[in-house]
Amino acid sequence: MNTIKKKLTIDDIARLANVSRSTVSRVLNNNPNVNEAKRKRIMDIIDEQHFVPNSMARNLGTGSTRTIAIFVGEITNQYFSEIIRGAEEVAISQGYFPLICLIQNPGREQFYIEEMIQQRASGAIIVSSSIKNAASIRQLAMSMSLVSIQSELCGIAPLYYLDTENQLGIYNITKHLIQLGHRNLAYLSTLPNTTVLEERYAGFCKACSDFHLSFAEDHVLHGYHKEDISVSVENLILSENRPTALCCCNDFSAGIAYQKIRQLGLRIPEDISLTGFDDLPIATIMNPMLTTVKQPIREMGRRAMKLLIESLDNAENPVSGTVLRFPSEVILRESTAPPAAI
Amino acid sequence: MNTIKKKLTIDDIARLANVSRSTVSRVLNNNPNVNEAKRKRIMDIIDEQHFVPNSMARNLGTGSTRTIAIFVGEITNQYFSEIIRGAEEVAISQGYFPLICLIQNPGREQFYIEEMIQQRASGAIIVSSSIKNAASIRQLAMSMSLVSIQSELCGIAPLYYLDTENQLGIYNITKHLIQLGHRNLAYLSTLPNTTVLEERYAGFCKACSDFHLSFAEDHVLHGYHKEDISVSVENLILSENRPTALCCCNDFSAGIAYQKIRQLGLRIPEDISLTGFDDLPIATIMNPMLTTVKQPIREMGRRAMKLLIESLDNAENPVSGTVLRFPSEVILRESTAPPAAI
DNA sequence: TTGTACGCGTTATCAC
DNA sequence: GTGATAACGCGTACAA
Repeated sequence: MNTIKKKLTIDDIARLANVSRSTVSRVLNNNPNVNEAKRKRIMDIIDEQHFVPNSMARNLGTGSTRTIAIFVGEITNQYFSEIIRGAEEVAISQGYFPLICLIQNPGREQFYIEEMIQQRASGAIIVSSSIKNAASIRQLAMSMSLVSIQSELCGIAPLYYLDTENQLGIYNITKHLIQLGHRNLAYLSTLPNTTVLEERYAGFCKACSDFHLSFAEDHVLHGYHKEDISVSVENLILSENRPTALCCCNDFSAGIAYQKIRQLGLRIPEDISLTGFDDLPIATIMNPMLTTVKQPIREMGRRAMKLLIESLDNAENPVSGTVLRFPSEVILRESTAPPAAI
Repeated sequence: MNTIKKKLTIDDIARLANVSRSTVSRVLNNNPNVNEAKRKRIMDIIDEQHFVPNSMARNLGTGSTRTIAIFVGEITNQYFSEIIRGAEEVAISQGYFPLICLIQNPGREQFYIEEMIQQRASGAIIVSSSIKNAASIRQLAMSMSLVSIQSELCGIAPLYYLDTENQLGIYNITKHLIQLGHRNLAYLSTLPNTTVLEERYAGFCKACSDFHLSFAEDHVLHGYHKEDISVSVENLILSENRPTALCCCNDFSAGIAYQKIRQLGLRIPEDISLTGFDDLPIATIMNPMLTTVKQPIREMGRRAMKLLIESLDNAENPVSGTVLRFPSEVILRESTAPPAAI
């Protein structure tokens, strides 16, 4: 019961069925050139013996792994797990196998990149706040097709780059705050300062500028780890010139700000309005529920995988660098309100 | 730049270095029996040509993949992603490669099980609210070593079964509610009704019994999908005999109850106290923050991987069925309070 | 220290 | 239809 069975090979099955290994192979691969009775007999023996072909040997023979690497950052962050969900679902439906690579630090990044090259993955989807190792990613690009979701690849152009209307999304939600009457705004970003984040910040700046608002320099916050962000927010909240609204670059950092604001005894939105970006499930767990910009995260995961596999299956080499923009949409909820009367 | 390089083989390197492929193989595997000058020369050529050995061929030869399957349910649920984090970290540090299998439905379950057998994974960690396909899991058990985290395997005994003090945890948190003065309790469980959930429910029952409390039969809720749970909670809240406290079998369902309670305009904990189990990150995002039972989720992921790899590396066949219990601990936060005076 | 020859389990290419 | 036989890319006894 508990003993691990010795592995059978295709030759064992051939012997039991009194045929050559070629015939068994044909049955295994649904090749029509096999006598029906023989096929049935062989299939029965395969089932009976619980024979399972060795995919390594198979891949070695065919020269293809039908394997897709999915590089993601922190998996406990729902942004990444949503993308995985979307990408995985498409991969499987197309007969590809997803290899999930957790690159929460530069060491892992390099490890998984090398590993995927060794394993001869057919392609890779990369979604990470930042890729650190230029040499590694360059080698990855030489080994397989790449698709990026909101990620910079150290200057390497992927086959496709998927992103959303970052600037417009933040512009609109900032406008919403301004139209509620807020005049003293602050902006919370994370590090490193990628293109995606720059676009969002630009949206904030443009909205302020369009409505003739200025903001203090120390009202623009940055942080990488939860702790840094937390401290920045605390300093902001306790400062003389406390803003009446805080616009965050994503829901993750908005969640951290939310906790800190609560901890300091302030009310959202009465004392300060708060906004995010992503529309993760936690946005509706928060109380008040978070006003945020929704982007089709899972759909981007699906599309990334779909485009990658299409290019793989068509064996054509499309020109790298196609950019796809997905729409973003402001979702009004409870965390924003007019500022308290002064 | 965008062209995928044709793959080099160990023979190409051997030719370029004027040595046999065995020597290159030795260099690749850090075999000391190689002339230093020659080693250096070969390494240079390897770097220069960006040669990367093919791990499929390597595994085929050695007969070992050093690969561990991690079967998990819904990856967007932080319970599962925390376990993955812990397990992944240990796997990599021990030179094993984690293959993450998302078994959100019976079809995927069977697919991934067959796939892992084909890929000749060295072992598997299973963490799922339920395994459906008995035949598949049985075959998996015949193909590799299994470790289970809070999961039933259709009667198959894994090498190790890791779990927490389910009954004691719920007993203690129920006791907490009773000692706050609650006399009208309800319990929210999910489906399917696994051993883990039975133990938790038993803890609830025992606490009630020890304190001479009875509860109405319709105060015990069940649900599988978010929608079912939501409806059950709504019915409970709107019923004549509304409880003053709701004890949930995990944080996930507590989160759903929390949203529904808010939506119905009730206050937590003033109108109803709420408790969970797991202590996921969302427990502190909720407002009020959730009183819950903490279990060492990530640590269980680490231990599961550690035990599995130890048994694999030692090549001994330990007796299956060892059970490890981890402690659980009540974390008092804001979602529980004495019931409102009648 | 180095090279030769074979095996790993499968697919593909031939003949028959 | 079917069956030998040669790849696929590497590790590894074994011999030198």
